[in-house]
Amino acid sequence: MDKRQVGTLSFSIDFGQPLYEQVLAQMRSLIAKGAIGLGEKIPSVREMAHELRINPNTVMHAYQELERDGLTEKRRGQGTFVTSSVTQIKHFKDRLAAEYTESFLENMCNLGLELNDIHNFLTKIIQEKGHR
Amino acid sequence: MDKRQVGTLSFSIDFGQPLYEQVLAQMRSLIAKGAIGLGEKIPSVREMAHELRINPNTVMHAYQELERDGLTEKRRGQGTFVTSSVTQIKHFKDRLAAEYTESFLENMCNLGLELNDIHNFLTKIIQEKGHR
Amino acid sequence: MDKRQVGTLSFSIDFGQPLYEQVLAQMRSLIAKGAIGLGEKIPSVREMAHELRINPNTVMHAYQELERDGLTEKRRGQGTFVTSSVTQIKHFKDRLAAEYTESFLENMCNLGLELNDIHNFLTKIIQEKGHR
Amino acid sequence: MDKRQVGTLSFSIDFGQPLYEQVLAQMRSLIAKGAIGLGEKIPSVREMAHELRINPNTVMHAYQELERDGLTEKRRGQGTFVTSSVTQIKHFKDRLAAEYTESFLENMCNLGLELNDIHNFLTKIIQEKGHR
DNA sequence: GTGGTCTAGACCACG
DNA sequence: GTGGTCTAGACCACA
Repeated sequence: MDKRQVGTLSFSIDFGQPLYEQVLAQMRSLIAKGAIGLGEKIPSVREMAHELRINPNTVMHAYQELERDGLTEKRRGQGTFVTSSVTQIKHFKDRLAAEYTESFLENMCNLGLELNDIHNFLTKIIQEKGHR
Repeated sequence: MDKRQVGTLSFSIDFGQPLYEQVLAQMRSLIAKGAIGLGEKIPSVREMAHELRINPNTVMHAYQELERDGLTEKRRGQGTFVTSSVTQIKHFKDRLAAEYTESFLENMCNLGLELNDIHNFLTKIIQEKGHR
Repeated sequence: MDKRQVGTLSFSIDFGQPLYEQVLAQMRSLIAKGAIGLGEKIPSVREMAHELRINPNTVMHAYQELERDGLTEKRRGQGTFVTSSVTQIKHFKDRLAAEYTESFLENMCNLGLELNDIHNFLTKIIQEKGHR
Repeated sequence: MDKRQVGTLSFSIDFGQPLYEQVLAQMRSLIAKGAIGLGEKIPSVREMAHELRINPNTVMHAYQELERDGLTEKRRGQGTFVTSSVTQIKHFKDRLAAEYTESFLENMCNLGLELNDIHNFLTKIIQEKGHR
């Protein structure tokens, strides 16, 4: 695990799972949370690669997925920009939230838990976290 | 997606993700839910591989993980058996439930959701599912 | 997608594909449809670039292609003018129409469609459009 | 332009446009036309790369797009296979045919042609081709 | 054997 | 300067 800074953005990278997925996940998160605003430019492929000390192709791979997610757009010769459409971002978040929830419930059910158990369990965990 | 039968046990396999993980997940589930009872023998690597029409190495890989989970024990010359310790299984379930929940919450937070939002969201989904 | 005005001419620009091609395509269209008359002056590179808020090199690139198409002529010290030859424009339209049709048919055939299928398909689409 | 053979399949490659797009387009066509049957294995990345004398990464790029199109599926350790779903392939063909037609009509309209003119023009061309 | 990830470094089109 | 394509060659997980 390793922390690195790109402009005002902070990234952590961890060898042992695909680098491009880590970059992708963290960019998605930054955009979803609004840490990079609507229509804003994101770091160029080369800048990102240089700051994270990884290969430009690896960054590019992540950026192409971001675009497929509908979260970014390329502008020729200018760079890559977050979409200016709020609904695009909302759709993305809804889609991912549904996926995460679906697979969470499936995993828990496979352990033999009932929907009620799962709900109680999560409620308890969230309350504990809330008190921290 | 493809359904296959091994003795009284039913498996589904899907070529889009690691086979050994699928076998592992389904064995874990069968044990956690008691479909294979405490101390019961599980199918041999060869039998499993033959019935599922997959490579024995793949089954072996899954079985090794099961043993590492503390869910099974090998008995020389007799085969592999589910542990007879209830607490062993309980620990396993608790550990996995905690892991799943942890990573679910992390994913949802990365989408910019608050703990409250997540709780409400899950409550809603569970209610919908309950009505089906 | 973005709409911009140059004199009486209206342009739309979209950052997802080469800017110079968009300018070129729209100038071609304006000339082919007679929106800019025979022998008329077209906006200077500088004016165009300024109004469209794009780089003059980009406009220049498009204008060079226009001239290669035989649709415009440069007059020293006066600017660029649409050709006054009707046949010149007609040749251009015929050439382009043939090219478009050729590559359309090729693409459709590559999908495994027969000439008959293609004709029926296009007939249907055109009828639908006609009714709007 | 260069003709190369991969197993029973024939490919032509042409430097001057992206190699991976050429491989992609030709694989799409082979699948759409049924030259590679439902559920059949397509050449491995390495085999294709070797026969076409291009880099495996380039072939991989094309194959990933094929999978995104829903035309193929990977099976771990076994290779890449054409989908066995006829409807998947049909959807793909319909989608692409609509795209091609849409952009063809747009291009022709930009030349100042009416829908009627376009229809007549295409009818004429198709008849000529039919006589060959 | 299969596909997948990563690197280093080259060259191109676009603005 | 931007992103995009391509190569050569390494190493990994999976079956």
